[in-house]
Amino acid sequence: MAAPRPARKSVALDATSADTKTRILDAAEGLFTEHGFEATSLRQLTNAAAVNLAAVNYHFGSKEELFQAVLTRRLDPMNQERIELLEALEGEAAAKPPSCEKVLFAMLIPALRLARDEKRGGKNFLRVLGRAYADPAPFIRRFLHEQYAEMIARYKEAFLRALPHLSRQELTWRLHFVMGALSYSLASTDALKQFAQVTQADNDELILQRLAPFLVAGLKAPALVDTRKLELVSGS
Amino acid sequence: MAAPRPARKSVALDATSADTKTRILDAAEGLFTEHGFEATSLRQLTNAAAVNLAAVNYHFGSKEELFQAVLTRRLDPMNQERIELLEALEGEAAAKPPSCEKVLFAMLIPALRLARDEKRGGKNFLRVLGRAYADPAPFIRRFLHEQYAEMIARYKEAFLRALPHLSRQELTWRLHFVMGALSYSLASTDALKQFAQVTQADNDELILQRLAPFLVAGLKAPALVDTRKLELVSGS
DNA sequence: ATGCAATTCAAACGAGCGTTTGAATTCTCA
DNA sequence: TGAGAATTCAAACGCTCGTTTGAATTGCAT
Repeated sequence: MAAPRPARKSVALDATSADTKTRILDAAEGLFTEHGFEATSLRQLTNAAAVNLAAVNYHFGSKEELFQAVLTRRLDPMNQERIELLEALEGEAAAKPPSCEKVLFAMLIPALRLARDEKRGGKNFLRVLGRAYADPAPFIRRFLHEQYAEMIARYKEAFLRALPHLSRQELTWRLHFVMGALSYSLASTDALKQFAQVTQADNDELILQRLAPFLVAGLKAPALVDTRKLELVSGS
Repeated sequence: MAAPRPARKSVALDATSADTKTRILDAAEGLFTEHGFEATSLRQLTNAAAVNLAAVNYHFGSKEELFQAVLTRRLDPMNQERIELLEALEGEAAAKPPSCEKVLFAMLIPALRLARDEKRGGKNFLRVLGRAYADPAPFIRRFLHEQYAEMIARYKEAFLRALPHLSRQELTWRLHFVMGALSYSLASTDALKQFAQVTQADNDELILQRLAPFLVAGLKAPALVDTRKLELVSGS
């Protein structure tokens, strides 16, 4: 009658079993990247981690909870860092609101740092995250919402002050586009090899350096476009 | 000894069995949208289409080939229309190359028309497409590459002429960002409800009208940004 | 009407899935 | 060192999956 998931350890730190838990998380990070959540079986996962099949359910409860743990491990510190950077930015120049560039960079830098840090999962995790953003599974959507809600809300306020020409709704859409371009770019570095030869050292740092001016210009752009303009093209 | 997939019909048109095939395609479009490829079973699919379980393998060969058929049905005409629009644009003003706006609109309009046309799958299909873009499955990546290669190549040349300040490589990345923002936006209209209240009639047409100025500004932006600028934020 | 191909159908196949079980083992601290 | 908790383990459970089979049915051209 082994407890499916022990309520809490008596005294020892969580690090006691961290070896098995960490090996599972690392293997999951890699396999979820390669094959996605649904297509990754617990058998291949526990094989890759060199742990017993039952270990996932013992340590995490279920496959879904394992997936959430994979995301939380990296996402919590990253979003924390994002919020701290933004607060530092706002405390810095109390009079004028920080510029659009600075706010955007504060969002991108923690992702950049994570991508650089191989010990913290590096690029693999960002690809898992990008995929998760496009996944229809309700438990994933719910989880990401909870994880991102505060960070997004804070940044939205900051962007609103930096971009006074945009309505709240217009900005909501633009942030949506930003997150889309970001997650997509991070998710599919390999997919780029479809379009062109990116064989050289086009690492994630370089991606963000290319992404930043693109997004800044998009955010600063004037609002809306007339539908009639769109029709013009087909009419001539 | 029924043939798994008949080589070719004797005389009759393909439309003979179009009822069953179409019902399967329609149901697949909806279910792949809702749950994704892996999480949609052929049993719930054939139930929804009110056809026999074996009909999918009979008419399409396999689940994977069904998925490709779902994409092809809409993607082929859409990309064809994109190419035709671009050619019309280039023939129009032979002297000067068409502007960045016009080229981008030529890309967006066929997607917009598809989204409007409920008889051709409408929004559902665009969401399937957006998801497919983020899917790691090799057969999906390969298939999308083949479907998009020609269209992308042609548009890249057109954008290169419209944006002479961008190197070929820089433009490759920007088109990547454009496709990312586009597919992500189309894929997750519901995901937006996380960020804010988009309860009103924010249909796909309006999405593209908001997306267009964002992308145009991003494409026109000057190239690259200095790394030192990025570090500045965290240093102060 | 007849014959043949195209299609539909109910049933089953083998494999793999996530999860559970209960005993064996290891670890921890009194 | 010994009791008790935490962890590991091999095995199995029940279920669903995509696919295949071969007979039944339908549609069409002769």
